[in-house]
Amino acid sequence: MSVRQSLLAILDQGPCYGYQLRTEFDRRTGSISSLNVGQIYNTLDRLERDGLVTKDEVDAEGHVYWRITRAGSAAVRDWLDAPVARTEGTRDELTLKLTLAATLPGVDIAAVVRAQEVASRARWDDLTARYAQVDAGDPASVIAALPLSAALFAAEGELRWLAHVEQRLASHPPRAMALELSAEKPKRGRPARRV
Amino acid sequence: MSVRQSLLAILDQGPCYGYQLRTEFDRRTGSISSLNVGQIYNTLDRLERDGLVTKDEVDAEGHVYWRITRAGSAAVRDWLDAPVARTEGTRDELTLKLTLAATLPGVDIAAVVRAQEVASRARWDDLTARYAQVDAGDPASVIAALPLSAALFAAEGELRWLAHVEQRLASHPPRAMALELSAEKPKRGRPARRV
DNA sequence: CGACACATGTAACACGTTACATGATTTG
DNA sequence: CAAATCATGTAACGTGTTACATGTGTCG
Repeated sequence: MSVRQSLLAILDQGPCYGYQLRTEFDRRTGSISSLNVGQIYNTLDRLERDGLVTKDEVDAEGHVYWRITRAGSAAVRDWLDAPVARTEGTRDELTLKLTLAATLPGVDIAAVVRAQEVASRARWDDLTARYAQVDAGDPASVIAALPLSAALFAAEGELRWLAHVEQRLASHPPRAMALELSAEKPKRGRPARRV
Repeated sequence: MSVRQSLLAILDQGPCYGYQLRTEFDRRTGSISSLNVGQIYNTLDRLERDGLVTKDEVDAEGHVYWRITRAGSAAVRDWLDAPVARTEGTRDELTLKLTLAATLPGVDIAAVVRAQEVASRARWDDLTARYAQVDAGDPASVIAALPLSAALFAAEGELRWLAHVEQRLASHPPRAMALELSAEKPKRGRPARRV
């Protein structure tokens, strides 16, 4: 959803042609997350399908311009006005992995956590070093480094969480869950109400 | 990728039928992130396509069992052995939104950040309250609450990041970027090399 | 009987991503 | 000329997600 919204927000500044959108996107978000060109045209088609943009004229140089619609502008306003909601069932891979792994017989969950800590720590180190080189006095640099700092703070949170998990699991070692055999359960149909 | 891997990891414990996989998944990861049943059969087909599971026999009650293959077990081992890699171009929605918004003329980026802080703070409060009610002495509860604590630590990181961003942007206010007019750029073809 | 849980499956869709085809234009 | 960039687009695929159809068996 974010690429889509980003392109739309750029188009809200004025009509653009596809390749230009890519340039603008990269320029604004830093080349870190460079978009594949094909995705632009893809996304534009989908935005058009949803009535948020329209295909405009082709200029003398053959550029195919796209223009945002009223509905599109409204969508941008909504996007900017409303905070990003972190949904409950966010299905973060690491969270799911550790939660599940903690229930699996034959898995040394503590080892999994420690291995993750090593990797996350290495990443944190790398991000920290790179972020330290950002010129905090240059507004453009500060903006360009936002994704970097976001990754850094996220890594920090991840490390804190891992330490917390390690501690909790250590003080109260989890018992792995075996598969529930279907023999233990009622065959089919509505089960007896638990008392 | 995480749902897929999770189901595979459960199947590594022994053959299961579709509905059972859902039960096991919910039981192990907490009903927070309850899976839609349809997705199970979907994912199983895809796993079979990739040679990681095979359709097994149907038992007397009509349950269609699935069995993991050698390749599947190997994939599970790899998954558990390797830490989760946070890729660089992670395209987090909030990160992308703020980065982009900071470059858009007509957008009060400070207001956007503040609104997000309010929302994130509210979420943090909620998560904190709920996590406080978890019985840290019960191993099963601790595991079941892992997604909750993960969300909590992530929210904490988000708040820290937002505070950091607010401060940086305040001390060095960003200059919004206008669209680059194509008139200012070379027409088509390879551009002149920048000196 | 009706509601509900158990159980399997299909079909469509969302967004993101990549590979590929095609061609114009300019620089070296 | 060759290579690189500018530029548009198509086609396919990946996972996640949901809606729907269909049926069985049990409990109240």
